[in-house]
Amino acid sequence: MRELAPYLRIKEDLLDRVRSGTWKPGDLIPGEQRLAEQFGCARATVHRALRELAEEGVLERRRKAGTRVARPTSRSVAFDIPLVEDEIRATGARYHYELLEREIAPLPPAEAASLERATGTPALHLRCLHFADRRPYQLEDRWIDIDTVPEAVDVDFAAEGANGWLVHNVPWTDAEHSIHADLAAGEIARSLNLTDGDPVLVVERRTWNDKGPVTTVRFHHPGRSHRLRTAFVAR
Amino acid sequence: MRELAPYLRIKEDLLDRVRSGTWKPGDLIPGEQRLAEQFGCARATVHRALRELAEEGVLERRRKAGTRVARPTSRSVAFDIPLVEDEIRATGARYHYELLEREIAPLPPAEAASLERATGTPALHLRCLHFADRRPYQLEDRWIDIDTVPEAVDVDFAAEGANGWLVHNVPWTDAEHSIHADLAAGEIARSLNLTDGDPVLVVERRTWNDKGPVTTVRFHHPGRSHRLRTAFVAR
DNA sequence: AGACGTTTTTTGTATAGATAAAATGATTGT
DNA sequence: ACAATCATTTTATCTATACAAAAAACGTCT
Repeated sequence: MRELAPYLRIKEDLLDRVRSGTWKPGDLIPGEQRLAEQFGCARATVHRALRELAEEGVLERRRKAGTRVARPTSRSVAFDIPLVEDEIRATGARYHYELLEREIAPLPPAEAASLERATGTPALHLRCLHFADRRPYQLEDRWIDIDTVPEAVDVDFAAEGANGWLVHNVPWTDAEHSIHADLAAGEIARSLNLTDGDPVLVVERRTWNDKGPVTTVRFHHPGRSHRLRTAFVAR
Repeated sequence: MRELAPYLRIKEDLLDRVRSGTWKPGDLIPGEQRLAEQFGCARATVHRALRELAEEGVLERRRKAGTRVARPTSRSVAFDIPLVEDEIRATGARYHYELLEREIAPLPPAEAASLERATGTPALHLRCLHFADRRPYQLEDRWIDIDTVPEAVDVDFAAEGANGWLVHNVPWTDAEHSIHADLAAGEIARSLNLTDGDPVLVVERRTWNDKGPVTTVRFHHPGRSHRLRTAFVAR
């Protein structure tokens, strides 16, 4: 495309009319046929522009009822939660990883619930520490379901981190995240080089496969220094 | 569609081949022409399925080089950050809002930087407290740019919250979010009914318009009780 | 070997025409 | 007044064909 594909120019044009308030939320806008005539293009071209704007939440379309400007409502916000090593290297810092513990152990109640297994079911338990330029960056406490991922038992996670290994070898189809703030205490504080009572940002994640639950992890970050940032905004 | 549109069935079919490992990350998959013959449909139909899968991050496409299965990497995770009132009412709790302070004041350095204005530029400053069933749920500290949003000066935010008013009256086109953990102290602690040293989850947001910076906000949540959860996973 | 066009393949988009599905609004029957 | 039925409008998708753009592959010349 020398400049911009027609359907993209049309998208921009329509979006401008919404943004500028020419078309207000709730307004009915002309049909595809009519717009195609106005833009001097095929209906399919207008259709694509309208369809994408609807997917992006700018418009609402219903057969027979036509296309309306969507009423603005809350939008979802997407955060990138990349591999720690990539995240750290992206800042220019040197990445370094340490495996603190690796055991097959019975699932504690909370983790069992998270993986939807009975408490006490054996699972692979890993505790790792990720460093940026020798300073502790993230503490990882992970349980891997050895029923869904039996291969994991044969991997010693001394070299590659569990996260990287899982991402590359056991792609998940579904995930659930939860974020909250807590206070550092005991071993978590010591590992992260914090004192008891310092704030920590806790990210919890559990993932599934078509085969079953894959893993449940808790990431701890030093609270004040670490920030999760948005990549972009959707919906 | 009585059952499922052909392009959707094709999408499913292709996705299954990726998920099942028939096609592995990095593999070159057949071209559009070939797939169209195999599926017995037009190239455009296959094209749409492939295009959408590429948008979703499952495939990678390049002209002349063909289509490959994407190497799994981190995906972005989308959090819904809805209006507090909706969020609270969704849990079944009674929502209640209190305006603590409303003033036109000179921008402090941090907020000025965030809005890309000079320190000391007058702006509308609001401090509000949101309650769920009479318990403090969120403390909101907001600065609104009165150059971009002059109408805001005439609104007393006694009834409707600033967030709701802005969402409904000043749609933004771009936003940036940041999340971190901190410790409650002083007035923040008192407002949220916490003691100094309790953990708080801090969400910062700044939004823009085509006209300029709209607002910068800091939301404080009681740390241990509040959780941000994923709505869905994308890319 | 290496630099530089040229060819060719593959995806990307546009078009016109056709048919399907959904939902509204009107009509009909009770 | 109400329910069921039907026609009509509007979006949704598919097809076949054409051309454009990107990038790899090839070949030529130095």
